[in-house]
Amino acid sequence: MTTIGDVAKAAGVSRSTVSYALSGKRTISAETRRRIDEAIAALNFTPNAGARALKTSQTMVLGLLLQFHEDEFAPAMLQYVLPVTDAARALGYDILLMTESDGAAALTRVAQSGMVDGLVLLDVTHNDPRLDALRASRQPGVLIGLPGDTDGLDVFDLDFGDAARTLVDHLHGLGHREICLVTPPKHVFERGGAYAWRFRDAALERAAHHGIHFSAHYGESRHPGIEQSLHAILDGRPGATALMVHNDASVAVLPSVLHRRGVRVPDDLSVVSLYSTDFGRNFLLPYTAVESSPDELGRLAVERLGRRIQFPGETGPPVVRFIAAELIDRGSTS
Amino acid sequence: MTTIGDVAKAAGVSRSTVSYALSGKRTISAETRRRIDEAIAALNFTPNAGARALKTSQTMVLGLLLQFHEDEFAPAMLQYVLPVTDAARALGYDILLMTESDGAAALTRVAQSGMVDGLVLLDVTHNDPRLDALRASRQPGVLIGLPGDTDGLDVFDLDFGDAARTLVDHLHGLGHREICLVTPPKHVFERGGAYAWRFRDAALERAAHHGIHFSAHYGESRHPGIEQSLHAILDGRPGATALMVHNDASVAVLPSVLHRRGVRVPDDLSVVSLYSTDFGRNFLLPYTAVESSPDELGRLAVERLGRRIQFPGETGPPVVRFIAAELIDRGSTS
DNA sequence: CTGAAAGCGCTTACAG
DNA sequence: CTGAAAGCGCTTACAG
Repeated sequence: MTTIGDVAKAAGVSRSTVSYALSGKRTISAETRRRIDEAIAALNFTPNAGARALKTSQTMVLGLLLQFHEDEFAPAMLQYVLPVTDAARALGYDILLMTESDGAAALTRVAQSGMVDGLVLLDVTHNDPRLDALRASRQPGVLIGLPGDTDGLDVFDLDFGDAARTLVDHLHGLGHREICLVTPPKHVFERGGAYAWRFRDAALERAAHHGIHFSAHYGESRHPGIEQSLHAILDGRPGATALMVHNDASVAVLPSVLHRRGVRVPDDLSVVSLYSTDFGRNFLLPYTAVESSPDELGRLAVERLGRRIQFPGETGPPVVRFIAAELIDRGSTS
Repeated sequence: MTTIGDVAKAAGVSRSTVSYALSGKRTISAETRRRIDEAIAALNFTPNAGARALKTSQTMVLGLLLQFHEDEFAPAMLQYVLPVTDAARALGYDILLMTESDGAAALTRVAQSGMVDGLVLLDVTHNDPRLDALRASRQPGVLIGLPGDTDGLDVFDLDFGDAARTLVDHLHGLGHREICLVTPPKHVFERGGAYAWRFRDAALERAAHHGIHFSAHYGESRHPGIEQSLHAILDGRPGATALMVHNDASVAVLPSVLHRRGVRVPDDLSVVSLYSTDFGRNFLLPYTAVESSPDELGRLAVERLGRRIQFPGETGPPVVRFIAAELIDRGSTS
């Protein structure tokens, strides 16, 4: 392994001068700089990240905590990983990926041992057990997803209430008076997936305000329940003229379910949903929907985290920031 | 931050004794051990990973390199990430995730700076530019996916030739004499996705051997080409009694396409494919298929890498290991 | 503009 | 069974 000492020797200068040349933290004469650059190139030198981290107490690594729930639709998760990774690299950080089922333990292990400068939590639930671990760690963290207690935490999430109201208003404006909502599965509510009830409750309230007949039904997320539940919901509400789907697994199979039933969109039924453009592209979804904005959420969260790390005192109090709902009309309503 | 020195002071012993108590590398008296354990618990001490890495030259981190191709079906990638992460944790390693488009540069950066003990490359192509970087790095690496030149590398992959022959034999045994194959998109071939032609060429050869009318067609991976290409293929071969699909995006939409055409499986058409059980579950795929085994591939690759890291001299020459094809009959053929 | 020295938090020969 | 000391590869006050 070539070290800064090898470079110093080859260039005929001290190790500190090489270090300063690398960091640019003091002026170096042109001649010295040339010799150092040559030596670095000749020896193919890269500073050791561990030694640097030990000295500076900065690892330039962020921890990313995923949670894989048995009952969850996996493809929906990857959409957040890529934007987070990209945004981190743009700030000079690498990503340490943790997928252990005991997320709190993973967080504590990695934070305590000083492997990361900050933490990004995905798929946050209402009563997320990782939050106490995060509050106890000396590294800052950001959440993507709203927990019940946001005390002391930076939180980024879609405004699910706004999303629900936007969709209800859209359908109401088109004259719909009986609407069905397919929600996430029951166990998502039970384990504290707050986005599920934030969306549902806001939709219910808005529909009541408009005097719309509105009914919410649990969807499924696992084969073969997904299709069965959709059929049952549609069978049970023959008078509904519009369907709202807030369930990734359900909306992914909806085209095939509707085809099987001979239902044409939007002639026989208007359909609206909530998903990302990328997700829709992967599953060929043609529905008017609120954009779930994983790219923007990931980027905002990481940029905030970067500021917290680099300017600890100056970043201000924790923020809870909601992305406003943006409706993308794909012509699936009438 | 609490250090090993704080623990030593609290326990009234030297730092080296604490270190040995932690590592178990020498015997410690019961009384001393008790005092050390108490101090560690009281101070909530965890050794600093960076300092340990600097001293031992072991980071206990593996780099995982993904590649996201514009034209690729993203959900297929995540299936490999989880098994790799799980297998790594089981061996005590964490995972540094790299998703940069310039994978060779990312590999070199992370390897040269000593951030990882080893590297896992996913989505390897025939002429993968990351391989030279890997060969030049001092850390060992494993590939999931077969490159053109395996010299010096440990490689794990599905036996795509075996898979193709298994499927052709299966259909031939059922009496099929005209078969269509949907391959990955043309650009996958062009960029060197060897699995694409390994599967196709083996299928062609085996079909010829059986005297089967066999035609291979490029599928698509992006909306709306996926469905269109399937329709075109089926329109062009009305005499085909069986369809082989080696294309994640195509097989994901196949149920809906066949429904639209009023084609019943297996009564009107037999269908076979190649995907993982997990993938099939997410997309509700009912087809008889060869299992693509991402779990096993990920686990085998990481375990091999772990041995290379821990027993550099004793692991033997590089291996190229193919997982045999296993047919899972889901009743989509007759 | 540059160098010698201390120190980040560990591990491990060396010595007793 | 335990301790004092050296050293991993850096960065950064301190000094000139």
